[in-house]
Amino acid sequence: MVRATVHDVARAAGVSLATIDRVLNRRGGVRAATIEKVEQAISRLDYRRDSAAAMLAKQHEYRLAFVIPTGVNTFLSNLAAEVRRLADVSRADRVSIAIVEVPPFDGEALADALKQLETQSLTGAAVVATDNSTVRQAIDRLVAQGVCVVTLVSDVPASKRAHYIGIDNSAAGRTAASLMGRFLRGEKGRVAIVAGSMLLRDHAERRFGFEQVLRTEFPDLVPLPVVEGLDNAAVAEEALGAQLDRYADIVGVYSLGAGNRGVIAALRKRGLAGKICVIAHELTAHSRAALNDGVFAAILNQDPGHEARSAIRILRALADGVAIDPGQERIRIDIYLRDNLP
Amino acid sequence: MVRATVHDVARAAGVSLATIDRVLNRRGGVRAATIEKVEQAISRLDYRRDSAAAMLAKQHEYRLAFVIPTGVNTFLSNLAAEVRRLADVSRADRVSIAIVEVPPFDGEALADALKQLETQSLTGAAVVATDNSTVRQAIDRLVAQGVCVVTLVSDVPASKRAHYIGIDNSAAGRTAASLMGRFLRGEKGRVAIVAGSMLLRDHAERRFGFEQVLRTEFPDLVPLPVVEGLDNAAVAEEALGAQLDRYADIVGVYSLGAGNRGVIAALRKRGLAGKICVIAHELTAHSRAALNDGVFAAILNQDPGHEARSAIRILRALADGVAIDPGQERIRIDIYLRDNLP
DNA sequence: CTGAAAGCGCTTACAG
DNA sequence: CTGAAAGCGCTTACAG
Repeated sequence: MVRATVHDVARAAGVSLATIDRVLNRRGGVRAATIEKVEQAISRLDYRRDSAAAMLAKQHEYRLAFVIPTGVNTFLSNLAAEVRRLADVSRADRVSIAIVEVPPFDGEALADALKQLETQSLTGAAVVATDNSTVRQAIDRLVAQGVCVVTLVSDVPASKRAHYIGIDNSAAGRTAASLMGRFLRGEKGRVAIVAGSMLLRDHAERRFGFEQVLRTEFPDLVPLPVVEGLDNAAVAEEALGAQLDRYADIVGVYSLGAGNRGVIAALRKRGLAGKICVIAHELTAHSRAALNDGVFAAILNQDPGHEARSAIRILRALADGVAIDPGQERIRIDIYLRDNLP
Repeated sequence: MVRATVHDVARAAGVSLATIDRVLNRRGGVRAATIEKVEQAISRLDYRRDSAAAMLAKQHEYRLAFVIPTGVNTFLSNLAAEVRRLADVSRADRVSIAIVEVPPFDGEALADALKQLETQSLTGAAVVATDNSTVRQAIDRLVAQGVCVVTLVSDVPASKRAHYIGIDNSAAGRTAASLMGRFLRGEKGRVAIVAGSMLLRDHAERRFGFEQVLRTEFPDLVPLPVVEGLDNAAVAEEALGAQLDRYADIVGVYSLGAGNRGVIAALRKRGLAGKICVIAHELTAHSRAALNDGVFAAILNQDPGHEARSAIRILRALADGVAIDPGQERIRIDIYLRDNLP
């Protein structure tokens, strides 16, 4: 038995191709009785629209932009590299992707970049955003122009973005605390927290989740004030170093974003590498080496390849008005020990 | 600027469409000088083949079969359900999927089922296999008939299967041991190991990795002989129960496959739930509840949705002779704590 | 070794 | 409210 086509359905229903198409795509302007006839024929013939033929005939073009803060941040460089790679293969599917790089921690620059996008008749944009009102307004303006906008890695929930693609950062913070609490079973002491910037929502949420679980479940572990590395290894190293020098009872470090190189250096210089329980975020060349050397106890990761693919799929689905598969798009909080490293 | 088509390339190179197609698909029978001209034109025009048009014109049909042992095993039922769901949506892409259910732990029945497939002119088959010589030969015969075969969840590495889709099970076992060793820091005692069947390669590999790390890194934790549950909760419960009754110093349980219900029951009946560190495999309704209740300390998981999608993508890529994206197809060893549950 | 023409299964103006 | 016809960008026999 061979697949039924629109021609078969048209013949069976006694109508033309155009009418079949109107019913299939719910374009309206068809008598209820005719719709009924067509739907009968569809289910009788077990018809299913061929997606390749539909794609070809529709001549849709998807113009996408990815806005990514870049600098020395290895995770974001990896993400940009994945997007670049996918941009190349996606051309075969009529998807063109521009990567817009912006300076990190700079809401004004980001808002400017988004404003630039307004003139480019984009289908959609994926934005690794800082969360403040300037950025939120810039996102909402883009959406108002008819551009599908999704946030990537860090969310701006108050904006009109259609979707957020990234991990649940509070859950990630809670997971880090749970792991640290168990790994340090029976110990008492302070825990240092190194972030990139508290202006980043993802970092703020991780901290929130982490401290929440530490306070309620592991009261013997006392969090220190957060230290900000600002994507600068020297800054992170110095700030964590000052805490390490001041408090002799630091038993854990939560490196919740982009400060891994500084953390490693600060520990090594003081002979503390491997003696303090360190949980870090994002699997990069540096963090992987630290995990293998026993300097890090665990790494929480989000897969940049998955995030890039997911963003493209979701932006296309939004543009086409079709459903997405939530299971496929959920970005997992990967936990890596030395033993399950890819 | 609008996308170049084969017509543009043909005009630019001064040849016909057929020749462009021969070069694009490396069919041979084209003069070197002509190939050169065409390739020049392609790169000059920055041409990229439209995949929807190619799909439509080629009229490929992908006839796939998934062979899955079913019974009371929740994980495999979930996997079959995912495949069923994808079978429906894949019809739009000319992929038809049959699900063949076989009894569990039965190499003969599996080999018979594979033999049945030989007559069905399949494009490809994904098999959740037991590893023995009968099954291996049945796989090799299918491959010899020109069917693309991949193993799913559990590998048969000595066979001619083109690909294995699933987690690295030794690494999963090592990960379980690492977690347990750290969660039980400072404790001494025995560790029970509950498997489905040691005839399953995935279970054997998990045990291997687990004992390896326990012996070398956590010598205070002594593994007991493996108990086999055979996908039967009562059997698993009784066998583990016997060990719990006999040894008062059991501090951990590694439930490495399909015995979770029995494990939970055995612990609960003895008032040991939450007092022993249990690491289990596969996220199901039962294991999720146990994790939330504190009966399980962690769950290692492989995502059945990912495995099903990956199997379909890989079988299609094998049939078309195109490359796969290894990053997208790698099945991760998910680690779930209560805090990062989806 | 190369080309002209038909066809894949949809969608899209356009006409009525 | 409905239909006839052209076209999307490839691939495929077939002919030479």
